[in-house]
Amino acid sequence: MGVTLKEVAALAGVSRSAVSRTFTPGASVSAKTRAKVEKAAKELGYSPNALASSLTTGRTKLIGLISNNFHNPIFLEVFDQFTRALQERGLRPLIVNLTDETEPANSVRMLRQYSVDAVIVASSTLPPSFAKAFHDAGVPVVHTFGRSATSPEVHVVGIDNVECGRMAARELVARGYASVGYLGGPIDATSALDRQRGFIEEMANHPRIPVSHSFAGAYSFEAGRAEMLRLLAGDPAQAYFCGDDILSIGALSALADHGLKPGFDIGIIGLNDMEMSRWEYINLTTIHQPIKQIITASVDLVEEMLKTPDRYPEARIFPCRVIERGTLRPRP
Amino acid sequence: MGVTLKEVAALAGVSRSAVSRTFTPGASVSAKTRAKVEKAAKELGYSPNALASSLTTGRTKLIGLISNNFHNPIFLEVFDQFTRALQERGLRPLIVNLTDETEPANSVRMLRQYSVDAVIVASSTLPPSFAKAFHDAGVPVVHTFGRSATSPEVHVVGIDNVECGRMAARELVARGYASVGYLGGPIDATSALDRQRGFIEEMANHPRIPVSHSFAGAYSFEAGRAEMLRLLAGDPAQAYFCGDDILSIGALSALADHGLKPGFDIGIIGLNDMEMSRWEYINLTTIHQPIKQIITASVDLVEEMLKTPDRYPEARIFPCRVIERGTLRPRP
DNA sequence: AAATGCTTTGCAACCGATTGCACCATTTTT
DNA sequence: AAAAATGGTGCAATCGGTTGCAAAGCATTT
Repeated sequence: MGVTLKEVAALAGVSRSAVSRTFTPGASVSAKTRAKVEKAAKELGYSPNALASSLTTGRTKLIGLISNNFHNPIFLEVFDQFTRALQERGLRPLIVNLTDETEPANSVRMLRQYSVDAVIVASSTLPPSFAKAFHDAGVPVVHTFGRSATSPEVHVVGIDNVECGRMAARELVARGYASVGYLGGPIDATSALDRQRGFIEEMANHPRIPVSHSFAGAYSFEAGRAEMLRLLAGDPAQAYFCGDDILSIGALSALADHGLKPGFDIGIIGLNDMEMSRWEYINLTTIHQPIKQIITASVDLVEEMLKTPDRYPEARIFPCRVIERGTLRPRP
Repeated sequence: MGVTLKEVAALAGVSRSAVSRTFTPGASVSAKTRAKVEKAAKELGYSPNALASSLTTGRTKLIGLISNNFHNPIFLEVFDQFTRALQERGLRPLIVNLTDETEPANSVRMLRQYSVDAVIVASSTLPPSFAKAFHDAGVPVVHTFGRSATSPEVHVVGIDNVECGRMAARELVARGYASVGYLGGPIDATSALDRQRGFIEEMANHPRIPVSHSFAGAYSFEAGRAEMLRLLAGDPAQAYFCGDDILSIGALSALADHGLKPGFDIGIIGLNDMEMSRWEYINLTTIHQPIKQIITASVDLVEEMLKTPDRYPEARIFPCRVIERGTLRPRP
């Protein structure tokens, strides 16, 4: 079906090596043969088979992109950025959609079958051990949105979730709320736990303000809504830090059910600052996570690992900041 | 780095052929050698190199998945479904994010370099010629969300956009709106044009009702909002058929700016029925597009083309239906 | 004119698998 | 018991490239 190197060599009247070298940057070919080869190649519509060459070079330029968050709208932005950043650098994303399974073995085997050059684990809910499994199998790996503290063995890019928890707490305190709550993501997600920890730590400085905690079943609209409905059925706090914008939006929907006005009756602050949070309907006060920088840094790291496979692991942590919108009462 | 067939053969004390056959379903191996090979393979942690085998078999099980709609939330559902459906069948999605370019040449070349077995073009805005370019290059292709009528040369899966236009028109007429408008997607998108055509055709049966038309710059929130703001600055119709839920939501946001209540002051009907349209904030009356069925059918077609490459092209069209929510006034 | 060095080129082995063919060992048939 | 059919195995060629090595080409130096 495809045109092969051999056919080009025959038409150009040179050896196969010459053709190969013409398409290998930095190889030694004279201008004359290069011209002959290029002419023949164009004539036949030849383009080299990346997979065949990977056999000898050991490089496929395929990058495994693993995620399990296909229900959080933020991931549309994440995929957009990742696929662009990778293809700008001549790399190709091979997507793995982890639905329920958290056992890395299958993914590791599959991605090794396709000889991916590296793997990006893009998830704030998978445990560090998941990313580490790739490392142990000899596959370079970057854990994007991963936990920084406890993952010394793989590269991590993301934010300081503990600090975000503190930041949210400070913000709620500054607005004068007399009772606050944390509504986090799934209880087994490191991000949910770290954000909680920071929240608790900071609130410890204000012992007069009661603090409550709960966890939604997933980072999803429905889970956020369900959890907030449950809270409203009891004795809710005056303001909540929701561990993710999508949880916040679910929570806002629950408030609406009860005729409560966010910002007036109950305060909500989210985390992510996704596109939808800006929409007038929603107008969510939230902590901005610099997605673009995180993803660029992740792909940078991937590229560097391709050069230096046993690079010393490192964490790249980006600061977040509060985006003021309409779901918290103004500072006094 | 990886364990190879040769090493397994050596350890098991058999030929390389024997190992290969053990991992090839349907090949002839005795139970005894199979056992020896499997033992050795497990011991070494061997799994076959899919890319190397693709050299001789001509099959990579890689499927190119091309899209340019990374800003429409519906595509999160689309990607989720596609990646799952493909991996359930042992196929691997290789994503191409078409940002601005609509020239297929680059994508064709790139995907041929990776010897994808087939390509799925998932877009309602790319022209039929885009998908056809793959067909012409000898790459099996399915155009999901493509235009059925004018694409006899490639497989198309989707909905009847003209009929959806009619359906929307009938719905608005049935509610007794005295003036109606179409707010479509980009004017060069076949889906936007087809939906408009159906809308016009149906409204021709009701000459007393004035009909207006306009097109947003993209299938995006911002474009829908901007276009509706423009319309509101003039003399708006009583109800609009928006060519996509995300446009509808943008339009709803524009209504909110003007203090207009959807369903009361101005009617809106969308198309897609994406997850967000169900949210209480939004509660959008819309035409349901059966995404899941469309994607399953697309992947089915891909699989069938792998068996029969020069399969006669076919269109698989799924019916849509109106989902009643809160943005149209009730039927009298 | 011969010696030297550098660049260019082709040969041939190799990457990790698959597969047609021939051969061998069984088992079945006569 | 011999012949035929069957199933299993290994050899070696092949897929589409890359690359170390040695030979060839060419220009420069002495």
